[in-house]
Amino acid sequence: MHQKLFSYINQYTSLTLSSEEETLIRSAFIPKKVKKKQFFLQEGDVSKYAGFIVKGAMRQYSVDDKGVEHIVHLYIENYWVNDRESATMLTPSVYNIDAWEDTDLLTITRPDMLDLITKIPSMAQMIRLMDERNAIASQRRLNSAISSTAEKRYEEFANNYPQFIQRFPQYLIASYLGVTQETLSRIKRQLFK
Amino acid sequence: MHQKLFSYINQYTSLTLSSEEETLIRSAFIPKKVKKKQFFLQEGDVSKYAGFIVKGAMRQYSVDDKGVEHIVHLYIENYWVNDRESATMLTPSVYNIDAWEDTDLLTITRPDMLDLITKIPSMAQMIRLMDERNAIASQRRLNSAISSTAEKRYEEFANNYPQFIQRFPQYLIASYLGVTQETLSRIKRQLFK
DNA sequence: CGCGGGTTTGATGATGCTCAAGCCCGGTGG
DNA sequence: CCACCGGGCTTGAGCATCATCAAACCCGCG
Repeated sequence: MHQKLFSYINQYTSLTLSSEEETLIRSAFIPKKVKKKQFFLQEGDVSKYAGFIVKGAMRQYSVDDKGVEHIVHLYIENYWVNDRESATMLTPSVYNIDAWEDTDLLTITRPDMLDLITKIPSMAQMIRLMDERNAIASQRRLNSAISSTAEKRYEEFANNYPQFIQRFPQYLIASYLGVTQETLSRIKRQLFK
Repeated sequence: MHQKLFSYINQYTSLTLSSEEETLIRSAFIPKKVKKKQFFLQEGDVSKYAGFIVKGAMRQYSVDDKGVEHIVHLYIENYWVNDRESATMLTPSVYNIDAWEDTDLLTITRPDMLDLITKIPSMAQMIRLMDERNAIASQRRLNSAISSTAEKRYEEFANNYPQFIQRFPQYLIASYLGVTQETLSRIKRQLFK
C-alpha cells in the first residue's frame, strides 16, 4: 500500500528515500477505504486529512443554492485530494469530496505532514513540486475558463486528460467544464462532422 | 528597497531573518523598474525572473485569436508576478505581464530562488505559505467561475478585493471576471437598485 | 421485461456578446 | 476660457450561445 507512495515520491525527487524515512512516512500515513458514493469530506466539515489516492477515483464539488452540483476537481490514482482552504484556515468546507469508484487512500493529518516536511528533505521537495504543478494546472484551467469557448475547453481537456474521459461519465465532465450535459452532448456532435 | 521584502517574509513566517540571511537575499534579488505599459514578460518569451512588487500595479493577460485580451491576474504591492509554467518548463509563455502603473520590483532567477530555499529555512516556509494561499485563491476563483453568475462573481470580487477596484479600470475588472465591460456595466446598474 | 443510469434531441427562453453610438470628465493647447 | 481629445463608462438593438425543461432513447443488468 505505502509502496505506491514511496515510488511516487522517488519519481518526483532527485533523492531516494532512506529506510528510516520510509518508516516515518509509513507511520504518518494511515490507509483508508472509501466506497463508491461515500464521502471523504462533506460540506460543513473541517478538512482534517489530506489523501493520496492509491487506487480509485474521486470527485470534489460544490452545490449551489438550486441544488446543482459543480465539479471543481476529478481525481484518480496518484492524485492528492483535499480542500486546502478548509485544512489551512480550519474553516468549514464548502465542498464535498466523495468516491466515484471504490477508493484506497493514504491519509495524513496536517500536523503530521508539516512534521514530515521538516524531517524529510525529499518530502519538502515533493510538496514544492506538487504545489508548482498544481499552480500551473490551475492557471491553465482558469485561463481557458475565461478566454475559451466551451468547445475549445472540451478539446483541450480531452487532449490533456483522456484518462478522465474514460473513467467519469459525460455529465461530470460537462460540469467540470462549466457547461450542462446537454451542451456538451451538442458540442461533441459538432466536433464529429 | 529590500526592506519591504524582509518584512514581508518575516510577517509570513514564525522565524526572523538573520543578518547573514538578509545579505544572501539582498544579493539574489535585483531591483528593476518597469514603466507603465512596458512589459515584464512578453508572450513567446521564456520567463527568467520572478518578481516581487515593492510598489506599483501590474497585470497578466493572454490574447486570443481575435486579439482580445483576457486578464488572468492583477497585481499590486506585495504580490509575486511570474508565469510559473514558463519558468518551470522553460517553455515560451502564452501570457503577457506588463505594468499598469510605474512599478518597482525585486527580481530573482529560478536557480537563485531554489538556492535560497535550500539555504534559508524561512524562505522555504514563506514559499510554501505563498503556494498555499495561491492554491486557495485559485480554487476559489475557479469555483466561482464555473458555479456563479457574473453578478455574484462581481460581488464576491468587490468584497474580497476592494483595492483592485480602486486601482484598475472597470474594463480590466470585467475581463478578469470573464465578461465584457458592457456586461459589467449593466450588472453594476442592477446592483444599485 | 423492466429498471436505472446515462446520453441525446428538440423547443423555448435567458444571459451575455457584438457593434455602434453617445456620454462623461479630466487634461492640453489655442 | 473654451474647444477638443482620449480614455473610460454607459446605453441600445440584434444576435449567438448556452441553460432549461421535457421527452425519448440507449444499453447493461437483475
